[in-house]
Amino acid sequence: MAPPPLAALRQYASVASPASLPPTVLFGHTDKTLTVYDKYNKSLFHLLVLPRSPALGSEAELESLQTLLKTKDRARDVLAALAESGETARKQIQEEMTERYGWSWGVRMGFHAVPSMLHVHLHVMSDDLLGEAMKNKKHYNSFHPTKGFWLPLEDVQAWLEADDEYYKRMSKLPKAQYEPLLKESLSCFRCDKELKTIPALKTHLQEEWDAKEKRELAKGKKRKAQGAPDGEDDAKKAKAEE
DNA sequence: GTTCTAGAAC
DNA sequence: GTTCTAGAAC
Repeated sequence: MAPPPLAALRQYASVASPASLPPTVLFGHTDKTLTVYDKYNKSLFHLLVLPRSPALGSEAELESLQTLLKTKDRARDVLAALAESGETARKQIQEEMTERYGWSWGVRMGFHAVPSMLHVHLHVMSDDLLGEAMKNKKHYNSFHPTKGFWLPLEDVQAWLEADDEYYKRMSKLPKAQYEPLLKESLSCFRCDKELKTIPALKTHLQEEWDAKEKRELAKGKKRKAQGAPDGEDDAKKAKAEE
């Protein structure tokens, strides 16, 4: 087995002309950010938004969320750029959901407290956790929305502004505190049910999602029957029910 | 981050 | 006997 491609994201983030990247890698880019497909998707839709170097900082400054947070002003700027591109990606994902599935569901944005690849990357992913590459407890717990290993973008932004003390603590994000979370027992992020194995969890998540899809599609039909226009407000309504 | 696989768990 | 996890990767 080849060594892990720890620096793959850094290479993408430092490329001078993103358009030269293969379409299997590149989702989109701006002067400041580059959005790529996560090669091993843990949800049905899973993208990564990277701050470009040198536009938003040196490779060292952008190595991780931890190094980024050492400089408050830079962190604020980089997070804002990631948020903006993340929002663009979210909209595109939700359009694709409607095309492909006939309805759209939540898309969340956040970071891992302890990253395993070089270069800070914002995950933009649909909230189903039904991706092909979701294979073990570590994967699942790292993306569980409330366990603590997953850091929502808006939380990180709020902490940064809250007070200097919190910002100092954040720039450490100690492994010792976060890594044990990955070994905790498996529980459904929707209904809290405990599952003993990964296959059982996956079956359960699929059932929850199938049921949700059925409700959403039924709602869509009802709206249509009432003569209401579909599309625009579907995403908002779906989100409010999450 | 993944793949592979020994042996634990059932 | 089969499923599943979890640690090694020279």
